[in-house]
Amino acid sequence: MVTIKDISLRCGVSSATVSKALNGSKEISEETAEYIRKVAREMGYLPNATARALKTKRSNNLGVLFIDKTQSGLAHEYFSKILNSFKVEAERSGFDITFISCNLGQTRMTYLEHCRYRNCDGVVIASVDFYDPSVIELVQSDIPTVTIDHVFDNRTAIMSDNVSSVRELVQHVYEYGHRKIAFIHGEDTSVTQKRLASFFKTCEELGLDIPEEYIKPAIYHDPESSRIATKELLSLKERPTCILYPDDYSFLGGMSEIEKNGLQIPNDISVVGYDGINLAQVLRPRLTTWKQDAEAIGREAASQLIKSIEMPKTYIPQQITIPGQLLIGNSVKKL
Amino acid sequence: MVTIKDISLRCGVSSATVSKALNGSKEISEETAEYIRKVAREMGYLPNATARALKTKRSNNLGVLFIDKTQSGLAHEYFSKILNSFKVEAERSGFDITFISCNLGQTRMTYLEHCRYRNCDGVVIASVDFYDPSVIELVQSDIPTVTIDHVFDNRTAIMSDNVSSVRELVQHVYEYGHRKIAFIHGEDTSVTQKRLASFFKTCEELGLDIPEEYIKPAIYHDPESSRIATKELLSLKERPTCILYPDDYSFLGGMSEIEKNGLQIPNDISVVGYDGINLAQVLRPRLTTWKQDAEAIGREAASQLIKSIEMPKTYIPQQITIPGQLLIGNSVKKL
DNA sequence: TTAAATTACGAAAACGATTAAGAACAAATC
DNA sequence: GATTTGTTCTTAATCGTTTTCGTAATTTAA
Repeated sequence: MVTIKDISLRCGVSSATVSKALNGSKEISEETAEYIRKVAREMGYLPNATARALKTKRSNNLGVLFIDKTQSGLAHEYFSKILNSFKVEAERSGFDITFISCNLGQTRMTYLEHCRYRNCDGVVIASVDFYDPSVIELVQSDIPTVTIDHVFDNRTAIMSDNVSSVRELVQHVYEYGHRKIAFIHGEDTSVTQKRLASFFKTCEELGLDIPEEYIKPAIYHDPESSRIATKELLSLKERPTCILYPDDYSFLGGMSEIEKNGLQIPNDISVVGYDGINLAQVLRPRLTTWKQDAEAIGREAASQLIKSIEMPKTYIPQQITIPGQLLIGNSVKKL
Repeated sequence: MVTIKDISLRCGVSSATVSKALNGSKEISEETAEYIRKVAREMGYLPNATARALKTKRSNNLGVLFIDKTQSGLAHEYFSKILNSFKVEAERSGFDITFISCNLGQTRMTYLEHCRYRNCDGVVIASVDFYDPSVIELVQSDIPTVTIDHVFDNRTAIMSDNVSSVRELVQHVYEYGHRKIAFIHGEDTSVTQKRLASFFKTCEELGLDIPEEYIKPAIYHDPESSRIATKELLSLKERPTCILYPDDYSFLGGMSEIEKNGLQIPNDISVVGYDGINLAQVLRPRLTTWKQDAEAIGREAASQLIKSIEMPKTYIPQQITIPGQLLIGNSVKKL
């Protein structure tokens, strides 16, 4: 392993000079700097991130706090895409990604402790229980954080537009003549609350009276629970003409149930998804759904987080909503 | 931030003593050790992984090299599960996970350079182009590696059983009376080669003569390409009675095409998947498929990697095949 | 010509841990 | 009583960087 000292010996300068030259300090004459860089290249020098981090207190490492609840947190196309674009953007700025969890070795630690132990410069938090005390402790610490799809007061958050999305979806099916609209929603989170509120508000504005049994709880990204909810909806005396699903993936559970009952989409029943995953655009009929801009969310999260790390004094926390897009397929029938 | 020195001052001992006490060295009397631990706890001491790594040359960090080709590498339930169980097992032994990529900041680096820069103790490699020179360089370096589903000579590899799986699947549909069996396979990788070879071998053993047009290329985890392949198969004069898909997820593309053509599964055509993802077990009819034990693969990969790190002298590289399991659904009709 | 400013570099001290070698003391051995 | 052994702790070096401060040489200003 070739170190700065090796280079300094070879070049006949001090290690301080080498360090400065390689870091582009203008204290060093262009001539010597060029020479040092050349020798460093020839010797195959690689900086030692560990030593650098120890000295500078900057690890150039970002923590990622994702909980894989259903053993599929990352299999979730939405979060997976967010993580990926977050990673790409972070790497563009020279940051690496480390997963944060709460048990390392035999010692259980809080998320905050884990971050400190690893000297994370910042953390992105997504898909977790935002009411977990350990999460709250982390968010309230002095470590820069950005959350996805949840706002902690006055801390940076990047959100998908869960209000507009549901409004537009409901308006869309309304325009197609639907009045009996059912809504299968995910488990109780701030995202779900927003979507539900938007659903009720929009229905009210449109003068729709939605019976209680049209609102069914399910679990995000769990097709089975949506299948069960669908079954219940289909067995109602006054069957809805359109069902909104928690997400595209869950819809597949519903789809299966619908087809099992010998019903056709959209002729016998209309459906609407959420997320705009790849798959949904391959199915025939194409699913009408809401495309969340996961790529932009991840990118923006990284960008904000890095800003807050690099200018801790002047950075102002922001709550940023990333717009999505209505994808009109053929899964909603015009009545 | 409280350091060992702070503790040593408070306890009136040297920092060496504190370090040894906290690391459970038996050089220190149980009495002092207990006292030091108590004070450390009270002061909220956390070891500094960076400093420790610098001194010991052990970062307790494992690199993960996953390429997100289709922007969905991690959305892939199989790989996502592997990564997750890998992570869980690694954390159990006190290792953290860092993603490895090839561009950090403005400087492009090879995977090996990235690993060295971050002082990774070892790397797991999966879902990449195993013929990429940068990957090969990494595997041939002195950094311990373990690959998933690909064997580099005499280096540790964990594999799903791609030979038995295809054999059992083919035998299964054969037993159900199918003779015209089509196979949609993924892009050309060593996994695909194994599966194809196993397919041909099994067919031969069963005395089946599979026409060339029954073998269709597609792309793993890309429903659209499987949809196209399905379309071609369905338009053949001599239509197959059963189609094997590259993976469950891709099958959904095929399913969509089949239904669009007014055909029913399994009455009009039988289908078989691969992977055993959650979703496939929710669909009706339930998909007959092969369940890969992703959880075991990830766990074993971590376990082997850590072993090779902790006993570099005595560790013997191993190629381990993890058995899977035939999941019989209702997607294959008895002829 | 002299003083002040600038440039280009070096010496040395960190950062927070680990660890080899040594010292002080008590106990055991001869 | 002298020597050895063992226990428990300390000293000091080290890991590979960065960075503050100092200094010599050169340039500029007065």
